[in-house]
Amino acid sequence: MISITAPPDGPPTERALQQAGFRLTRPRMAILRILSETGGSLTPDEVQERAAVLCPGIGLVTVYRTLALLADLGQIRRVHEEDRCLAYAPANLAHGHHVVCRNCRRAVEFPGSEDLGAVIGDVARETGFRIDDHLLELMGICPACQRQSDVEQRAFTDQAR
Amino acid sequence: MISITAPPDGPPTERALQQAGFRLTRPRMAILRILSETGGSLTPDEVQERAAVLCPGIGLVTVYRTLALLADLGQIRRVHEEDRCLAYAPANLAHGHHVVCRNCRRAVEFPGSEDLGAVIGDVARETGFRIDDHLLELMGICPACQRQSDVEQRAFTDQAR
DNA sequence: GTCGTTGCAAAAAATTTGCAGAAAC
DNA sequence: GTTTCTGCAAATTTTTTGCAACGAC
Repeated sequence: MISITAPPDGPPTERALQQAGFRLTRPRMAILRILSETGGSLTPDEVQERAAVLCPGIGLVTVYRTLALLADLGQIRRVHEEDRCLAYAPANLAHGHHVVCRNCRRAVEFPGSEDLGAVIGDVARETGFRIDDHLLELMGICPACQRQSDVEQRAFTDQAR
Repeated sequence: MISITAPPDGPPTERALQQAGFRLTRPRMAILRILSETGGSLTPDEVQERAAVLCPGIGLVTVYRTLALLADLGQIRRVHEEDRCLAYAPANLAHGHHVVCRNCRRAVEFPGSEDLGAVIGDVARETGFRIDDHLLELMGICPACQRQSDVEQRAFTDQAR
């Protein structure tokens, strides 16, 4: 746990690392690049695979360490899925959450809202907990995958005739 | 994934297993008992340790399998914490979530609310996702731990005098 | 008696640690 | 030149699988 810089409003950047006093290395730049460009959430394994294109020979260990660092700096966010545990998605919003497509894993951010604040306030009042953090993720099917499944559905129906 | 029975309204029960056509065995009864009685969230490891009192020699493998089964039946709920990945808490409410104490891991359930529905509706509208599931967990300090830390705080202050 | 379940041993995955060499600054 | 990082090898930890024996129904 480090959290020196404030979380970003904007995509994960190299500046954030430097401002926090960390060195800007080839592996880190590669990982940052991969995460900024992904539209989805990536596991450490997937990050390594993709980052290797930009930084050949990058080690899985470095990926783990860098992901932990970036997450602590608030540049990326840990994403928990029902079973697959722990992938990472870029954090563009300081107080954001992700909707994740259960088909293609595309992740779209949305901002924390007043309604959520209301939920938290209610729970705090009713349970007596002092609530200081929350984890919200929505899961579903993204527009692109919806269209695709419509197409498949139609093909299936046609075939059945 | 199984989901034969409807999720419960009430604590995890042996009936739920039988109604779904599963056998009621000693290990399963032990695990059910442990989870019904815990006020917190437990990892598979912790479940084994505690269940072993009621069912000596119970295997970790059985614990894993039973937890997965009970979660699919909706009797218990998977709890994701920021780093500690995958513990389980009893599910008394069909559509509930948990507030988890970051100090003692006590977990208290609260029902899904309209406000949350509003959040989901907004996101669906704005992103085009078809949202069919969500993960919400609140984290903080429970009343008991708050008091305890107040006491420690006071002791510390007294000492400083 | 049948068939679902269990526990074991072992395999497979996922994650962490120690350390010498490489490379930012 | 210093100090931080990196990659490797190896250790740990977590979870899954195959299978013979067991026990619920």
